[in-house]
Amino acid sequence: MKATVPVSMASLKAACSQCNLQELCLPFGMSENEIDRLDELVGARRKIKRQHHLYRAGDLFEAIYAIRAGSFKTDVLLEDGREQVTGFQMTGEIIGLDGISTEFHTCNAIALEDSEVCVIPYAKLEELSREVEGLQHQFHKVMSREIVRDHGVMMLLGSMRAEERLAAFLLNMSQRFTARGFSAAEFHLRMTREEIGSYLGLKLETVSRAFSRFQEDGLVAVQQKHIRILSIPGLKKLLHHQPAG
Amino acid sequence: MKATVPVSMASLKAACSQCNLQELCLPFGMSENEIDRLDELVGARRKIKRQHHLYRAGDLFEAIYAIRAGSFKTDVLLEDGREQVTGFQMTGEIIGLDGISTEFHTCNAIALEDSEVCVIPYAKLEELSREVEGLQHQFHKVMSREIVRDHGVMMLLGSMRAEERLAAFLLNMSQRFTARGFSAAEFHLRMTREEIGSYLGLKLETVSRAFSRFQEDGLVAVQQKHIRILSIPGLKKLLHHQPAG
DNA sequence: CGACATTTTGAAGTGCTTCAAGAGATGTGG
DNA sequence: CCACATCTCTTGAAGCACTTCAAAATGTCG
Repeated sequence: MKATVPVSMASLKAACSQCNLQELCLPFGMSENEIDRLDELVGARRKIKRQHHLYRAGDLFEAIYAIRAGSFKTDVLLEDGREQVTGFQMTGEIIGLDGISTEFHTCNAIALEDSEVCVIPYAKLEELSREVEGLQHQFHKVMSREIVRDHGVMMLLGSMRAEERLAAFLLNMSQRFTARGFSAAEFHLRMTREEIGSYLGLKLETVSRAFSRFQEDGLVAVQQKHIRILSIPGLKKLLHHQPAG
Repeated sequence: MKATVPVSMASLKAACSQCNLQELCLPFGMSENEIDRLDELVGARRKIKRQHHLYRAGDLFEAIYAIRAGSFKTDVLLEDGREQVTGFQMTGEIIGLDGISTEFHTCNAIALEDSEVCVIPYAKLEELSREVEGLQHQFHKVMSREIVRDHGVMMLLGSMRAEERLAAFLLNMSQRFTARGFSAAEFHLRMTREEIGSYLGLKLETVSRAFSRFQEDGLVAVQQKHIRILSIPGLKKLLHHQPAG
């Protein structure tokens, strides 16, 4: 028998070079050599149980996180208790970028299911991205993509009607599941109607009614959180037609 | 007489080290030495006439811009013609970050008045920020701040009522004018009611009515685009009270 | 000054919310 | 494994905030 180093699951070192999420995550577009250097950067993995916080608004910002397994929501709370969900994050996506601006997190990140993240200490990331051009470039793209995504949400919240918003949401989920090798048509939503509603600027009843309407129209088959899209073109048509035009 | 190099206004070289907007712009928080190095980076200034585009969605991304004078709006257009204004930008603010993600701009930037920007070639920015730690750090903060700002807009669009949105908008403008050394209470809006409405997810008539309501309630004195805030606490109170609570 | 864009205000319409009740799913402890 | 409590989702009916349509007032610019 060979000597083995004791390993605890909780502190298992992450290794980008061995990770099957490379295509979706920070390493995307980097050379093999560059990805090897990422392994110096990424710290331990951390498990987060369903409904638990990865970080909270007000927490000191020290690291960003790559989602290794599971999914999260991020939200902002108003003093009077109103919640705005600002995003849903899936495997390979980077979470925590809001903290860079003030060195404190400005939103909450909550696991929608038992999940696991790779911890990327931010000071180390800045240091390494001064040396590794591909890392720098990729990190900037990740941040910019977040800005572009946010603009899309603003469009949705500011200019679309309820059913358009839900159609856009479903198409977006479908596309992200596809990118992860899952079915584009059939998937399981991890969030409640209320969370979808908060994200879309609607009440949960409105979300539920829109789902029912889509079902009546033969666009999707809905069974609670299980969604089967029957007509992707049908959903897309909803987006491109002005309702009162 | 000394020999002088001919200088055209249009291509006048920008110099961060001499600029009075340092406190608001990219150089904020950088050391004097670091700011001197920024002068290598920042290219020519560019003048943009009122209503003209700084860039358009689909344009190749080559540079980000620091607003030297004037102001801009950014917007996204839907295929059916609907417009969503995603932000209003003032002096010292950085515009164009959306382009990093795909190497093409994803929104339009339009001058609200005759304006001037400093052109910051992006390739050079990445290069220099690998050498100048303060620049790297500051640039990341600028991007993160944009993400945090966008989350605020989502909260506004998704969870607030018309008058709350307008109050939040006015307080935000007031705070930004203050940071620029102008009055917190009295300022001139450069955008139309329709543009404010698009930004806030409201129709222009609703914006106009909310202004009238604020005027009736003695919170602001409105004369077209000229705004005088009579009670900043009064506007703040509108934000923190749940309407149906 | 005259043409045009912008803003204000009123009145009617509508899409989403609120309130309410019941059905269905999920989890826990005995 | 079932019973019970809890959470989630659906659906109906009434209410209301914002939109739409319309017209007049005001401001802006060539």
